[in-house]
Formats: sequence, C-alpha cells, structure tokens
Amino acid sequence: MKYRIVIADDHPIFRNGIRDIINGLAWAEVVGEAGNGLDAYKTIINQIPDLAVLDLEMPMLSGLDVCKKILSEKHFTRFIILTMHKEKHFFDEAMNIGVMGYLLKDNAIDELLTAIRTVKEGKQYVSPLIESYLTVHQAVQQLPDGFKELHATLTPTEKVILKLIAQSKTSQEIADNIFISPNTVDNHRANITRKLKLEGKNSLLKFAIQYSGML
Amino acid sequence: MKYRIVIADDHPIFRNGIRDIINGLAWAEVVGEAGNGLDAYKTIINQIPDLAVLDLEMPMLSGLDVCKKILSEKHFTRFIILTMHKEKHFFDEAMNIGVMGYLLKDNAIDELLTAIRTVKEGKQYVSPLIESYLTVHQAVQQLPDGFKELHATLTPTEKVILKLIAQSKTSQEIADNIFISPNTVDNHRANITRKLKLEGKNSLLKFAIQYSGML
DNA sequence: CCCGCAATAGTGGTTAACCACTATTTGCAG
DNA sequence: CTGCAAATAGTGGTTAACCACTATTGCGGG
Repeated sequence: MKYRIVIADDHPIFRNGIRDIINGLAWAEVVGEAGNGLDAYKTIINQIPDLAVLDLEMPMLSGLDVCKKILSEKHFTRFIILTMHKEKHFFDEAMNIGVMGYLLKDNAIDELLTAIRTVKEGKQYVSPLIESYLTVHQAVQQLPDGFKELHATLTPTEKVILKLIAQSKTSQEIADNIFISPNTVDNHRANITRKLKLEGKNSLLKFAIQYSGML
Repeated sequence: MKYRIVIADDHPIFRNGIRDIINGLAWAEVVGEAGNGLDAYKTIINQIPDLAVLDLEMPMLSGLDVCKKILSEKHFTRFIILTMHKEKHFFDEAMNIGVMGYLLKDNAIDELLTAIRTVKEGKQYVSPLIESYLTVHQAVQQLPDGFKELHATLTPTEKVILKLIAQSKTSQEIADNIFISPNTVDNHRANITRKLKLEGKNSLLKFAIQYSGML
C-alpha cells in the first residue's frame, strides 16, 4: 500500500509542482487535491489520507483551521504545513495544534521529500531555516513581552472585536458589523483594555494597529 | 525553432511547476532557470530568451529590477511577471517598466499558458482578476502610492509633528515637547490631515502609526 | 512695498473613545 | 442546582481629537 497524501494550495502551479514531486516517488501517491480550505477539509474527510500537505494561507479556511477541524474529529491523518510565512506566531500556533511538519516554500524540493519521509516514520520535521530564522529574529519578533499569555486571556468575541478595531473601525461600525449594541462594543473595549493592561485614550487603537499582524 | 523561455522564482517547487507546464508544450522550452534576481539576470543575458517569466519577490534583485536592467540594455526579451501581490503600485510599476504580462500566482495554470501565447503573438496580457481587483480596491489601496508627493508638500514642522503623532503622543505632549501651544499642534494636525486628504476621527493617528516606517 | 506661506495662538462646538458603574441572559462545570 | 464567565445592554460623565473659523508675526520673492 502506497503512502496516501492529500495536497491543498490555492496556487495551482504550486500544487502541480508538489503533485509531480510526490507522484514521482514509488512509495507515495497523491489521492486528492484542493484549492481552498473547505475543499481541503472535504477531501481529507473523504480520503482519510496518511498525510495532508497544506498551504497556510488559503481561501475559506486556513491550513491551520483545517488541521484543527480534522484533528478534533480524531482522524489519524498527519499534517505538514507549507508556507512562506516565517513569523513566529504562525509557527507557534501550528506546533500547538499538533502539525507534524512545518517548512517554508522557498526551501528546496528535497526538503519536502525529507519532511514527508520523516513524518511517515512518525517523527516531527521542522525546516532548519525556520529554526535558525527564529533564533536570529526571536529578540525582534517577541516585542510585546508576555503578549501571548495576555492574548490567551481574551475571549473569542474579544478577539474578533480586537481585529475589527485593528481595521480602525469605530464602535458603531463594529456594532453594525456583528449585530450588537455599540454599548456592548464599548464594554468589550474596556474589558480588552483592562486585560491587556493598557490605559489612556486611543491606547487600544494604537495597540491594535501596531500588533495587527499577530492577532 | 521553439519559443525559448527563462523562468525565475525563489520557490523551487513553484519553478518546478512552471517548468513542467512549459515543457509540456510542443512549441516552447525552458532554456534557463534561476532562484534569485541576480542569477535571473545572468541567465537571461547568457540565453537571450524570447520570454522571461519572473517572480516579483526574489532575493538579490526583484523581478522588476531584472526587467529594468535587461530592457535598458536593449535586448528583445519579453517579460511576464508572476506574483501574489495584488497591490496597485506593483502593477503600475510593472506596466511603466514595460512588462508584457502580469498575472497572479493564484490564477489557473491555463492562464499562464494563455498569457505566454498572447505575449508570443506580441500582445500584452493582464490577468482579468487583477483588473477587477484594482477597480474594486482602487480607492482603498491608493495611500502609499502617491504618498511620496503628499509627504513632500508637508512643511518641516509638520513632518516633525507627524513623527511625534506616530509615537502616539497627545497634542499636549507634543506641545510640551517642542515648546508651542497645544492649540498650534491642533492647527498643524488639521493642516496635515487636509494635505494628506484624510478625514474622520483618529484618521491621522491611524495613518501615522501605519506608515511610521516611511516618515 | 506687498503678497503668500509657515508658524504661532486662540475660540467654540462636535464626537468618538474611554471610564465607571449596574444589570440581564445564557451556558457550562462542579 | 448553583455559581461563574461571557455576552449582552444601558447610563452618565470626562476628555482628546477633530472641525471651522479668525488672527498675528516674520520671512522671502516679485
């Protein structure tokens, strides 16, 4: 029995490349492809492959969202995330969710094969480039000290509102957006501000804009 | 004689995909590949292909830089830019430099073939997706584009104040900082806002924080 | 000499965000 | 069932930023 793999990436050319590489192997085969997150989910549920190679950024559902959904449904499919994002928080989240591999799209083709082989043997594979990049940039990339823990204390609704604030929407606009009272939005603002230990006028807006990349 | 094409992209898998697609054609062949801008330049100079398909973002030299260099040296190679960037200014610059094709990486494979065929016939090809995207987003995505000219219209004092605003200081703090009245600071705020064609509460603060890197 | 511009300063009004409360409903864990 | 957390909604007040004016000083070019 060949090692059954599903691949998902919203760039058809990239998907093509991956498919050819995998199908060139004697011991593996591509049993499904998808161009967006939702299709990826459906394909994986249908096929229950041994491995899914997912792009991080995809329409409908992100690669990580797909991972989360599948893993929460207790299937044994393993995941390799293929991305161009070097950012620590993506990597951290992927590791937390429990992906088995994480590599950059600008890595060599050989690395993808090595990763697949490593994951097939039940081990985790992380691109050495990522590791070195993170160690070099960790000081820079870690700016909001303890932010991760603070962010974890936010409720789902609060996170949504924080994102909308980062888009520099007013309380009224946010209220219209998610169909609640502007007063409630103000309440959430106050709660978020307290949890993030901010103070002063516009402090939340400043924070949201500045760290909108990692929310 | 086959249509001779050089491809350059820093993602090996993507490059692989493109190469396979082109080599699958009877009337075209890949005569060179590069993983960064400098190699791309050297390869094109060596081969003088009919067409070069370039990624926009590459190490050493961007795809557009390569175009500029080659075109300034009066070679007849045509260029297709393949990118994930929908931003108007990239597109504008590419058109100004004189590329013959511009398409997004998330376009279908067929589109790349259509683009190559169209360019081969001497016509320009622009992805329809780009065009529709630009018409939809043109108003939103405009800011950093003509910003340079706008920034040039600011007086020295206004630039200083803009920087202080970017540091998210209040009018009072700025006033204390440069020893003028907070009213005057408010005046400058208004003038800057007008010159930058901003409007609405906190719009200046948002702008200053977001573009603080280029002030 | 006058004109325009930059910089300075002020007045008065509007508004969005913040601050500090109280209060109700819902859903989940113990 | 009970109690807590989250989400919802409201009231009342403060303040910083914005908006729209007017006004003065000083400086350089026509």
